[in-house]
Amino acid sequence: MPELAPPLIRWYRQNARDLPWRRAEFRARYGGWGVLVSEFMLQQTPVNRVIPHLDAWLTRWPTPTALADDAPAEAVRAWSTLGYPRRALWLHQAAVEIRDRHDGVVPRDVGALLALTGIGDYTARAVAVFAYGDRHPVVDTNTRRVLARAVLGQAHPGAPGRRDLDRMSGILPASVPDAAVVNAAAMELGALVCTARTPDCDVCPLAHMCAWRLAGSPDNADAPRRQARYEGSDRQARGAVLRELRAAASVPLDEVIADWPDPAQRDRAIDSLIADGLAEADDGMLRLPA
DNA sequence: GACGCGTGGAG
DNA sequence: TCTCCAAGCGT
Repeated sequence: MPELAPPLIRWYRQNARDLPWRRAEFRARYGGWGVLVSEFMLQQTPVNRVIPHLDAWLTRWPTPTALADDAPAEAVRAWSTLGYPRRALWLHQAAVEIRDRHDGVVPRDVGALLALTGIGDYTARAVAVFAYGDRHPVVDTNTRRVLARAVLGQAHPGAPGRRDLDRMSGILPASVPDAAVVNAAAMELGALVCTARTPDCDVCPLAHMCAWRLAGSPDNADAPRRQARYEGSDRQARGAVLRELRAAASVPLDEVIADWPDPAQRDRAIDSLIADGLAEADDGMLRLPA
């Protein structure tokens, strides 16, 4: 199989989106912290919804210490409707850890990054590579799909695993800056061209060497795991509770989503939010964590 | 390893 | 309308 890196690099130089965290001014102003915050927000939330919140967040909390010195409740409020509010809590906790263990500087070492709350294989390497320019494999869902198709000849990637990191390492060029570009390019290609539903193979720089394409674009069995139904779910109830808590300093416990159709589910939602640290109850009131 | 976890835009 | 899905993580 021919090398994937050269066409990826050429394509990226021509087609990369002008996103805030890729601009020199952004790096100069916010450094690793800006990249870290953007990566937290981008975990499962589309780029277009992240951009305005990222700007507001970094203006308010331009350093990890600034966030760490503020209350978790403020982080959850500022998270607004980005979704998965546990990420706001984790980001705040990571800021505390950075302040207390790393002198307020986002670490560069992947092991140190992995030790921070809310940071896993993807985010740790994304920060090391995109903020600090080091050479590591960065593997997200886009990259996994590109590799599944181009290298393995499968329509959908299988379950995530260590093999993904090894596979990505296998296509990284020796040059450190080029390796960073290939990481970004694989993600960008997956986001813009080699998409989950309707890939645009006509404009794909890898089409001529794509194992999946060359095999006739077969559909493989292991399609990605389907999301549970949202309507009527506990998640929906949690979302409704949190929406109320964000809007007020505190809410009387018995008034929290009082007209929710399923009272047992309402109680379950409140209890689980407390268990997650996203809410606190005292004196008959419910509020975001102080 | 599979599951639970928000929200809103696109097709 | 409804289904799919979007730069994951912790358990």
